[in-house]
Amino acid sequence: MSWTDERVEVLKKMWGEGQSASQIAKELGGVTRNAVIGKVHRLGLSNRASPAGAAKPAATEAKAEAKPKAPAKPKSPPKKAEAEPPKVEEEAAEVQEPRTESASPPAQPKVPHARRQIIPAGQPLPPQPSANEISPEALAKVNEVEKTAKKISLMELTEKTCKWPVGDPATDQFWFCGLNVQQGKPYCEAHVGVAFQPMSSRRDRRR
DNA sequence: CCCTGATTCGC
DNA sequence: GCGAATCAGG
Repeated sequence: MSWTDERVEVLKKMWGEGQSASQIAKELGGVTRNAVIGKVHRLGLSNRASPAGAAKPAATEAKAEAKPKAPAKPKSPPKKAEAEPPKVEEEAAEVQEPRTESASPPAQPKVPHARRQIIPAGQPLPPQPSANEISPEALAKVNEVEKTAKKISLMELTEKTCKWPVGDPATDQFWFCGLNVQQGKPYCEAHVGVAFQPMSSRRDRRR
């Protein structure tokens, strides 16, 4: 595949939209994300945010090394300490909506229930927005995620699926988030946000 | 481990 | 010009 006019156009468009190189590559097909990035650079539309007098890192300038042998990997200090995930077990009380419906059971419910009101029985269910005060942002995010969650079952959980439990395990209104995990963590980004939040909120956004 | 973009360099 | 390999950060 070569960089035809159209393809370049798509590239520009998507890059402008903030799409990732891999996404663009996938869209275009026949190219890898490296190709996309390479092209992006050649087109001169790489980095966008450049304050005045931007410090040009370039870093390892005069490498003068024909043999890119860079051994000796300084390992990051092994840290091992995280908050513990919410528990799933625990029998809970009945908490669900009344079934005013009498007709057919939802074989493939297309209509998401509007309001979900979870009233913990009083036992440590997941860090629900009860007394705890988590980032309002994080909570909002979670609420949103729960709508779009994949709602998978226990047996569908994998290392890549968010294992955040939703609903009441004692009822059939229970599922796991199932979205893509936030690498490393057992939850998706949104749930990681409410799962681990020892202290200060995150504070960084730069590069 | 996954993913991102950035850079280098042989082709 | 192209893009795989590599690097560096999240």
